[in-house]
Amino acid sequence: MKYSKYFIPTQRNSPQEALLNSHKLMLRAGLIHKVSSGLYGYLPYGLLALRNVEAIIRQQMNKAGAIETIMPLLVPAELLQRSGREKVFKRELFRFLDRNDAGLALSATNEETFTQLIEKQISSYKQLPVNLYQIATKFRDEIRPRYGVMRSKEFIMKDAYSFHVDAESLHETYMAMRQAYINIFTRLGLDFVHVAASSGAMGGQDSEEFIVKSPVGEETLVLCSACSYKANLEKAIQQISPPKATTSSLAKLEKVHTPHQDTISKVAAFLHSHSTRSIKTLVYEYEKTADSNVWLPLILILRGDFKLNETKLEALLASNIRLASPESLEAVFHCPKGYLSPINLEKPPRVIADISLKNLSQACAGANEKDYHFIGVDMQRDIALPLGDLFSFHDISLVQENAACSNCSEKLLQVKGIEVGHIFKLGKKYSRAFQLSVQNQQGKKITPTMGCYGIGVNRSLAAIIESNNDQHGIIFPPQIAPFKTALISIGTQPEILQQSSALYDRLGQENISCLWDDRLESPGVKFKDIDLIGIPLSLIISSRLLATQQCELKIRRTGERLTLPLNNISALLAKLHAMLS
RNA sequence: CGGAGUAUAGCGCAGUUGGUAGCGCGCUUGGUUUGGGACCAAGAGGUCACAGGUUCAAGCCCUGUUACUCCGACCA
Repeated sequence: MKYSKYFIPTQRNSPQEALLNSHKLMLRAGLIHKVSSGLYGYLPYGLLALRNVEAIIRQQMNKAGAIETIMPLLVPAELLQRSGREKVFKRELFRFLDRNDAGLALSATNEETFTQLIEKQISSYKQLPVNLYQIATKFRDEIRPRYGVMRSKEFIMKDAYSFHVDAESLHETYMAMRQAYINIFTRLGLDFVHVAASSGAMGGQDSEEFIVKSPVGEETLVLCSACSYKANLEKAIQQISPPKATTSSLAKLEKVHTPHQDTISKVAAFLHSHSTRSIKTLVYEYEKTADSNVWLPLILILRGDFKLNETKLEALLASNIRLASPESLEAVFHCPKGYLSPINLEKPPRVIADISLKNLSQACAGANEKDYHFIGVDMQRDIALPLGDLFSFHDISLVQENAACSNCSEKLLQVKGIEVGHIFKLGKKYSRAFQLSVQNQQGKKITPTMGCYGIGVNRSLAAIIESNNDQHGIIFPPQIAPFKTALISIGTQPEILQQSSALYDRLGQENISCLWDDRLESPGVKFKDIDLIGIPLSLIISSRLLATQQCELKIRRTGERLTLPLNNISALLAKLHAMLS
């Protein structure tokens, strides 16, 4: 491709709106064009990079036995009603009516469409398992789009859906997809980890996230510094550190006056105690049954130095949760926040205690009276026993900073990352909703079980750029680079153009894609632009080099320059092939 | 949806006490250049986000609206 005939609108200044390096560079190097918040178009150069990412995904998916399809981007509301997800997605879905007032949504994910496909097309176990995928645009009315294409309203996802007669078959495909994902992200050149994750809006059981380590990521990973333990922060577990030793030994509860001490740290300081001997009380509400909109109060207690993990709690209850409204708080307690606890309540609601509180004694807790706290609290005696069936212990806390690994007791590290892939065992949630059934070998009808597997395609591209750049611009790994080489002609003399043209043609014959910078620009402009757009290798032709029948090869990543003879083109081409493979 | 900020040429920005719109880069034309964002000359380009108000006079002051960005909640 001749640069002069191509379209790469580069910019010298970073647009003020971009925060991330990848976002700035994608704009500056002319990969993307912002249409509006969360809406980006791909310009020719960016599209080539995107296509290369897609090709790697496609290759590995096909190799793992998945089969490509294309399904509509519009999803009839009827399908979402059948799965019950019309309500789950709430306002995240872009929805509208067609001319006959039939409800439609723009595809945010496609479980329903694929489940319906199987419902209509498959009736025998002989046709299973099947694993279908597509690479398609997804639409989500994000609460807050940000970071360019990292989180946008419209994005490209590879989504796959597999259908199976039993759990073993699902597991086999799940593991094949897991391996395919490892291959894909390795091939993309990303520094990633895969961790157990919570399944979010998709529903289901096992799931693993693929996360690229990056300080700008929105996900938090918990990794053990010694053993192989790793998990998403939302799912991570830790060894509970013992509470701070105490010398007091009250035999029973005692109410003490604690004027204006309405936070854990104030109370602990006031009582010369410690937050690890405090009981933190939070009041939430949870939905009685999914989407019933009937909310029940719920008291959560944690050790003073722990924080609630809402995701763990939601998974535990299998229900939506929200902070209690002032009215429902009033219905349970008759005192201000800061002095609450589940001790001696008249009509206690359900109480869930974090496992950090197990066996805690000599603790302090609110006395349910303004300016008073209890001391000498014993979890078992004062909370667990009196509450009986209303009470239970569960792990509902976030992993603390510097927490110890539950496997090996070594330090857990928290690392930021970008989620680029997610695989799930969905189970029968959708197949039941769609009353999917196939006949098994005995002629009995059974409900297939499902898996689904997603990759953020353009997010992966952004992650690649985020981790492959320097002060001069993008540094594309060869397998992603829109052009493997650039040919920079310096000078306008006929012999320079002639030599450049000959070399350009040879590269074409060798299938080494090349962007020939034939523009009438000064050398500086060409060097800067080629650096900015990140082409891995540059060949330079100038009168100075031609005088000795040589050209120069420059390596973008290292800045290294090699002078090579032009009279041995096959050696030159062999060298390029070697460096690009 | 809560909180914060921004809005002036394609991009980055300045604009004093309210007095008729500027800079750098980019763009166009002509010429000279060609190893790291060249030089000279001449140009083009603006509803100062939008609406209303105050004023003899508003980019600037006041009110409202919109868009964008950031933080939070949410989320493959």
